[in-house]
Amino acid sequence: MRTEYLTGLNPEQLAAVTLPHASALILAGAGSGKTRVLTTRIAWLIDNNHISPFGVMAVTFTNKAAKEMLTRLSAMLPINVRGMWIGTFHGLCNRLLRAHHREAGLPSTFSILDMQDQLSLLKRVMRAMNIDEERTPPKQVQHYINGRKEAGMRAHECESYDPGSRRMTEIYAEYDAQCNREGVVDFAELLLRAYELLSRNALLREHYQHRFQHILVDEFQDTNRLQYQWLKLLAGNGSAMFAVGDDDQSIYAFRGANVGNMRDFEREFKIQHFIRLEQNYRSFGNILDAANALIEHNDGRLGKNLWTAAGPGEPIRAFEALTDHDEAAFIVDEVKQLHREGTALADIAILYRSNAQSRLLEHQLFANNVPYRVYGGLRFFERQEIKHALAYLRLTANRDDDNAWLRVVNFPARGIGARTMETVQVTAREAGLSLWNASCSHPPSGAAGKKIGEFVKIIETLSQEIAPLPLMEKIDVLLDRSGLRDYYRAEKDGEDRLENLEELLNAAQNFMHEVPEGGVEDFLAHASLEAGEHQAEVASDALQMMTVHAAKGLEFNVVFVCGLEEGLFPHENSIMAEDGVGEERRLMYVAITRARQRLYLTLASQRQLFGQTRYNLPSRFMREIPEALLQWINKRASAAIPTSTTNPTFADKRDLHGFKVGQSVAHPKFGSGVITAAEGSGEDARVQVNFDGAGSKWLMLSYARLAPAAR
DNA sequence: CCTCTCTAAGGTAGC
DNA sequence: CTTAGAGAGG
Repeated sequence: MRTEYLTGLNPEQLAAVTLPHASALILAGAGSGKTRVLTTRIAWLIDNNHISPFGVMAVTFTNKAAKEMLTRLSAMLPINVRGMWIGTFHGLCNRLLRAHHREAGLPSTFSILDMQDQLSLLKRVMRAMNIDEERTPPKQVQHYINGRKEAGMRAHECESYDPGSRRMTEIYAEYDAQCNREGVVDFAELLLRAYELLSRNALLREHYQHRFQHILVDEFQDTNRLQYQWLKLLAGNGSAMFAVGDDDQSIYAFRGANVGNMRDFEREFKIQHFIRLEQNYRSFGNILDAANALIEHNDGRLGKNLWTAAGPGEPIRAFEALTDHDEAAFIVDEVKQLHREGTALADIAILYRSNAQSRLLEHQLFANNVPYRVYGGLRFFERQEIKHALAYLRLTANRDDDNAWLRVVNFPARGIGARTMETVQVTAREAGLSLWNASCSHPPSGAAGKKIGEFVKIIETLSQEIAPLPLMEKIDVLLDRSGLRDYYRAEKDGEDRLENLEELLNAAQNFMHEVPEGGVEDFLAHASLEAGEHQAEVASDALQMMTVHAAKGLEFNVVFVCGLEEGLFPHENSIMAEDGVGEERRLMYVAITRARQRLYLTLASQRQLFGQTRYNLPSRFMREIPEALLQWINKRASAAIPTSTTNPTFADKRDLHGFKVGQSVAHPKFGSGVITAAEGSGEDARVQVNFDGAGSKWLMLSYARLAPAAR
């Protein structure tokens, strides 16, 4: 028996790892060794408790976390971890649905839509239904559909009392019908289908319930309703569920996460084993004290207090700048100083609440020759050229994938215009066929029909030609026969895109290596489920910049949290929302706990946002951190700040004919409204008025007969 | 069919 | 201030 992996665990960690066969809730604070506990628990179950590797299922949210678990596990145990059910919710559901596609009512070749694909399919459905996209924004419908699916509801189960929600439900039904015709599933559908499959099919359900004696869940606070129900179904009555999470780090309510699942779990599973991991191995005491004090301001917590054996460390540095510009200058100065003193840039992170804040910082860093890396932006499999290439592959695998058809039917251009596509779409709709089948059996007449015929020929020849080839060669040939390679070769800025296409071949080869038995569908699913790295590597030692959300799970020696102002952090949109500020506070908690040694909190009293100067108050979160932990270093400010050119009273001095922003007004035609913005002065003065009935309009004050109104 | 211009909107984001 | 997406014109 091997137990060396148990050494070094603290008593709570050890207790969690060696729990008996019963469901347990592990409240794992930031930096408390959560991943280690999870993987060691699995190792211990297999090695000391004689559980088969196939009797364990472990679920994570990100591929990164799943991969990390697999890597650590294979380092601990001499077993082949491939084939174990360790993966993301979506990855495991995909696996389940591939294995039982018939029972789930799906073609074996079903493809997976990402958010973009989902939206474009939805737009098509809405256009076919003649729905006004102004009145019913597709994005909103998409949100509605995903929300319903995550609540476990199909269209016919959705109640609707008014025409608006009835329309939503109708679109939902139509959208699902179209997905079924095309043999495609969106992300939420993967989960819902898998849930329905198990709940309707007793044999299958019992099989998996019996098989997975242990179910381990990472980031439990991030699970949504459907994920929780799915886990509950799989656990049945006999399995032990080991749920690891931190309610204080729940920052994804906006995408459906339900922290309440932790309490429900505790109650519904009659949890006897509730373990808190509060010892932190990451940060110094002052940082943890700040985090603890801040999060105390939230209600309804499960309760937890982080501590460290490492001592208090440095005080938290706080800096209030006059302008966002000065704030950025301060940060860059400090970064340069730290770098001179020997801190690697890669160990320093700048965290911000929203992406819009990165621009100014980048500008300043660039001007000062500080290499940096911004997380976020397009990911590999989301790139246009990659999507095009994969659309060809999709079409060879699943002819009914209309998204794929539409994406490549005229790319590269083959003289098939919007007109022709529309004709085919109408025929397809009327005959209930996919675009591919309509192209084959009911091609348009005349020249358009000939062009469509040529496209059909291209795909058919391509399919035949690549059928016997291994995955990588399939794609290689496809790039030539589709004309994609030639297209990007001819394109003036096509070099990067060509390189990415070659990178796609590498990705395919890696996939073949990792999943030797995998087919085209598996590779396509992989591409949908794992969109890849956010950005190509740049300089080796670069400052890290990202949103606080993106920083979750990461840690850095030095962390700057910037823009600590009311309206920005907490974000103004959150203030009205139910538990909105609570979630922002948790976000701040996550930000603080990223720092190992040194933490900077910065803010600016005035800031350019969307071209307008805004005057913000310091964030309430600054006040919620005990003053004794903060070291204000504003002296630098006076030296760093050039006299500001912005006069706070400037906006009020403009001649706006006596009107001002925020005022209620009345218009003879548009009715009543509120002035939301102004520009120009005197004769040129224009104001933007958000009318109660007529929406937002820009009006010239010298022409519009605008009158002040009482509210 | 492509390119240009205009407008609108701009929180956070994994699979 | 940006940028993405939609509509108009060459």
